[in-house]
Amino acid sequence: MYEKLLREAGLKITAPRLKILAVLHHPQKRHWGAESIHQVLQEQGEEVGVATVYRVLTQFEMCGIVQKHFFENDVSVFELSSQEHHDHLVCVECGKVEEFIDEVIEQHQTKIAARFKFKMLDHRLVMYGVCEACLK
Amino acid sequence: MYEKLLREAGLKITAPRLKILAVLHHPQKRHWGAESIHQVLQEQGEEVGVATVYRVLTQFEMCGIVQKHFFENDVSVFELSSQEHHDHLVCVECGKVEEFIDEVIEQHQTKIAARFKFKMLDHRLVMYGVCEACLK
DNA sequence: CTTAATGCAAACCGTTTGCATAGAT
DNA sequence: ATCTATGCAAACGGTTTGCATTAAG
Repeated sequence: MYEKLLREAGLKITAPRLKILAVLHHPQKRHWGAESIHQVLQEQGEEVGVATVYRVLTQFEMCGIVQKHFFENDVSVFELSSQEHHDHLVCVECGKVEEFIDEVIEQHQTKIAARFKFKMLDHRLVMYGVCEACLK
Repeated sequence: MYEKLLREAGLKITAPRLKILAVLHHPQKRHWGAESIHQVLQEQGEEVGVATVYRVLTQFEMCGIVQKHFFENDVSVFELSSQEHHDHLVCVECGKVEEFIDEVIEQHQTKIAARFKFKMLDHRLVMYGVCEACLK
């Protein structure tokens, strides 16, 4: 129920926000560019302006509903936040994104931050490669 | 000697390219946005157009002289390639960038790629935090 | 009724491109 | 002499903003 999510974030419940959440919640695709969300909504005949999509995504990011990534391509992509931290594997051929969690790497990062006396806030590990399907 | 570097890359030796290499070779700052390189050159009274800076950086990237990064901010930054792979620690307050190498993490990444049957081409680990100086 | 959210179009800004000129080999 | 590199200004594309309108609480 998206209403609850919005209410808890202190955001009003509006049609555009619900529609955008529905797109982000797509079962097969977790990572979305703002532009593609807008496109999908248009194809569904929904009337949501690009500006609204960007504004809503920014708000969502600020209240932690989504996370924003810059996968070395100059388009930002968003994904619904999940409780546990995870990293990404991006296929440079087809753009597919896989997620994974590795505790050993997580812990090592903490050590490194300590070594540099950094107060770590966040971290991103992205591996670029060619996925099994594209290798053929 | 930058001339050798360019010659080996098959690029003609031109004033703009040498000037840009000189900026990138700055002793204190390894990471540069195209715009800032252009700005520094202008302050030095050098006549190099922005377009040239971008073109040259792209060529440099293609022949491996520099590496391009997108540190979750929508400006790309470039650094002279170093022989060994390294990762980054970025201070979100002052923008300072530290570099580090961690073999354990490197090896784990290889394992993960194998688990997903990805042919790994490249990877980026960036940690965001607040540096010692900014913590005060 | 009050205030925040939306759509539209125009503005922005980092980056790219077309084209005529200058420069490297 | 040939062909690439450069500067300029105009184009581009993703993202943001101003403003009048609409809708949520």
